[in-house]
Parts: sequence; C-alpha cells; structure tokens
Amino acid sequence: MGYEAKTEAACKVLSSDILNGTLSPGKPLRLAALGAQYGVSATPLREALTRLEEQKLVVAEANRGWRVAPVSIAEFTDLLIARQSLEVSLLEDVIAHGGNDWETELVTAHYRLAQAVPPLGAADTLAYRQIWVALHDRFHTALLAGARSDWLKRFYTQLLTQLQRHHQAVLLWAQIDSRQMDVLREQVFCVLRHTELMVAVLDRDRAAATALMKAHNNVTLSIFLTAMKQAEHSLSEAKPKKESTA
Amino acid sequence: MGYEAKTEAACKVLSSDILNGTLSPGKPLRLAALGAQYGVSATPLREALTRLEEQKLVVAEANRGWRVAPVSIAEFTDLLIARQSLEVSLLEDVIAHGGNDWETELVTAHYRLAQAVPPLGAADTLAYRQIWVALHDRFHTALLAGARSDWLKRFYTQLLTQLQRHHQAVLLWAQIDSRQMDVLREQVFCVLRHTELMVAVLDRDRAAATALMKAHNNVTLSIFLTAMKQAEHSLSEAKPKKESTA
DNA sequence: TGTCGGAAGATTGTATATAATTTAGGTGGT
DNA sequence: ACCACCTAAATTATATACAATCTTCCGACA
Repeated sequence: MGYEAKTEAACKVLSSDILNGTLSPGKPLRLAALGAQYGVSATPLREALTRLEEQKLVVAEANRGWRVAPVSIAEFTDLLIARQSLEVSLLEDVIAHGGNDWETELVTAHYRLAQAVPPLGAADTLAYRQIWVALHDRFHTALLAGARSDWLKRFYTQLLTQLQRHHQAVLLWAQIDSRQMDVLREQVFCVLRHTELMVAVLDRDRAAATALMKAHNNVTLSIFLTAMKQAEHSLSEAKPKKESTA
Repeated sequence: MGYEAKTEAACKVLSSDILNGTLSPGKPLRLAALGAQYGVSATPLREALTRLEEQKLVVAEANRGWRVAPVSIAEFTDLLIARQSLEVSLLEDVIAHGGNDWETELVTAHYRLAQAVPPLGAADTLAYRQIWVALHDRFHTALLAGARSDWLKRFYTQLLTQLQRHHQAVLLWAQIDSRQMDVLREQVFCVLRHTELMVAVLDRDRAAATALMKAHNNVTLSIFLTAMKQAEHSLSEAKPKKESTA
C-alpha cells in the first residue's frame, strides 16, 4: 500500500467504469460526487482525471471540469483507420523481426483460444463471453508482441481501448437484429480465421498475413456498420442530450 | 486568464525546458523547487507533471516523485522504428486521400521553405537556424496533414516530440566532428530533397514518395549514428550519474 | 567493517479556505 | 409574452496547512 495508491486506484475504477459504459459518454464528472463515491479526495482525483484526459477517456473544459469523452461516428472511423495502419505496420515488423519467445507465446495463446468454448448457443452467457474475449485479446496481443517498437505497441493498445469505448456505445445505441448478429458472431468467434492468421505469420508470409488481418477487421467492422445503420436516428437523438444516465 | 491557466502554463514551460535540454534527462523534479521557480503552487504543478508523465516526458516513481524522462539508445532506436512506420502509413494515406486544402497548404509550406536562408556558412546563426527549423517542421507537418486519421497524426506528433528530446541529448553528449557535420548538414538543409518528396506525393507516386521519405530519414539518422558512435563511452559514463546540471 | 536504528527530508493524501467563473433564476422594462 | 440584465448558488481552480508514509543517509554499536 502507498504506491501512489489512491491516484492509481481512482484511475483504474474510473477507466473501467468508462470502458464498460457505467459512466456514459458526455456525463459530467463532478469532483465532489466522485470523491464521495470512490472515497478519494480531490488531489488524487484530479491527478487521475488528468491522466485519463491525456488518454482521451475524459475531456476537460475550462472552469467546467471534466466529462466522459464523447463518442462519434467520425472518431470511430478515425480509430478504425488508425488501427488498420498500426496493425499492418506491427504485423509486418513482427514477420520481419519476431523471435523465439514471441513464437512460443503466440502458439500458447492460440492453443488456449482454440480450447475455449465459444460463446454461441447454450454457452452464450456472460461468463463464457468474458473468458472468450480475454483469450481473444491475449491472442491478438501475443500476435503483435514480437514487434520491435514499444511505442507502436503502446499506441496500438491505446487505440484498442478507445475502440472498446466506442463498441460499448454502439451496442448501447443499437439493438442489433439478432439473426444477423448470430451470423456475424459465428464468424467472429470462429477459431479458424485466427489459426490461418497465426500460420501465415509464423510462415513469415507477409501478403497472406496482412490480407487475413484486414479480413478479420472487416468482419468486426461489418457488425458495427450494420449496428450503426440501424441506430442512425437514435444516434442523432442522443446528441442534444445534456446529462445521460447515472 | 483562468482557462486552467496555471496548469497549462506550467506544462508548457516544463515541456519546453525539457525539450531544449534546460532540464536534462534524469533530473529529479522537486515540487517545492519548481513551485518557487515558476511561481505556481502544488496543485497545478502536480497536474502538469501528471500530464507530462502520460506523454512520457517525465517519469514518476512511487514515493519518489517525478524525474525528467531518461534517454537511451534503446528508446531512441524504438522511436526511429516507430517513426518510420507511422510516417509511411501517413504518407500512403495522404497519397490515397489527400484533398485540395492539403495540397495548397503543402505547396505554400514548401515555397516558404525554399525561400528561407539555409543556416550554412555565414548564415549559421541561432536565429537563422530557428527560422529554418520552424519552416522545415511546417513543411513536414503540411506533408502529412492530409491524412484521414487524427489519432495517427497525434501519435506521430508525440514521436517527433520524443525524438527532439533524444536529438538534444545526443548533441549534448557528443561534440560532433565539425567537418563531417558540415557535409551532413548540407544534405539536411538541402531543399531539393523536400521538393522531390513533395512532387512525388502530389503525383500520387507511392513508391517514389516512400523511398524518398526513407532516404530523408536515413540522412538525419546517419548524423546521429555518427554522433552516438563518437559519444559511446561518454554515454556509458552518463548513466550512473545521479543528478545532472541544473 | 558491517549493520541496525533513527533522524531528516520528500512525497502522498486529506482538509480547508479563497478567488474566479459558470449556471440558474428572477427582476424589471418594453 | 419576451428579452436584457443582475444577483445568487454551484463548481472549479488555486493556494496552503498538515498528517501519514516512505527514502535516504548518517552515526552508534557490535
């Protein structure tokens, strides 16, 4: 205890509340209220919010304190473009320079993912979904961990964080047509695509790997495009709102 | 006055002092001393340092406060790799999607750079150098400003900031052989390379543009490689130091 | 010589006061 | 009824004091 504990703790709680949608985009963050809720006083809270502001999870306005960072289609698009670029860059670097440690961890992560129960049908519960998502994240992290630049990897992580925020928001806006959703999810939760990707990368097949990676992105992209089309009007309604749900 | 003014001001002063080397890497940043020097009290100072920490200009250690972020060959290399990737990504995006506003601003920036007096020979004064560097920065910013993703551009800016910090440090470590330096600088301050780059980009010639960009990077890279080779031992001496010059 | 302990100094977190600014609400005039 | 203006409350921003905790360093003691 004591390792800048309060600031750190506040930061974690706030960011997880923002990422899972408990604190919805645009919501004002009053210092007094947050301090009372989380049992932290002003100084560490301000530091935590300053950190999150730099990570673009919250935004600050002059003399008006902090708000949860808003989401928009424009920024969502921006993030997707950026992810595509960074992911391809990292993939090419990994293929060119990945070492043994990276290879073994990648194979391990893939094995774990392949063993996991995909959250489809009867297994579509919150618990199974969380496990699967965790293993899926681990696979994608392991896939790119062999790249040389920690800075690029840090940027990539930041993009994934922002994307999660937007995914959450889109899923809240739109109740996706369940039949279409099922079709898409069967593709998303399919291990085969990940296996192909891993094989291509381990074979150092640049063209195949980047093609598969782009295809993988397009699958998840199409989910959110359909969701956003269906939610197009409820989105424009959501804009003028002042304060959202607590 | 009042736009979170103190924090903002402290942030600017600190980052510029760090970037120009007034505060050298590794130097501890005591709150009391900084507050007295800059006329700012603890609260805004802590926020400023937290912001800079997130930007990796300072580092924090538990219960030991903040220090100016250290520099190292490993991180320098990392930054150069990351810059190469991001620059190529942005360049390709610009070539594919750059619009009219971007083109005109690019041409303007290039014209200004071409008009400027290169800081060579008699014109090698601090004033001329600063003007030239500012115009050079503006050209490179304009070159990539047409890319679609603000996130990628933000990352790129962050890399340039970090690189400036490392350049500063390398130049302090090493007194570069002046004859060799002159040869290199004539290449750096040569407008021709920039013109070729601009033409290739405006012609939407992807292969030529990326090749020229890589060549441009290699020129500046070679400067610092030679500098670092010459400073190799003074570098290893610099490591164990506890506090550097005020 | 080596190490154990404690004093001094620095950071972290809390609490509180004051200034400055924004927001809200009400008053009065047209 | 509508608009401008003014006042009051709320909130943030800054400064400061202080307790608690952690480092560091120095000296006594084995």
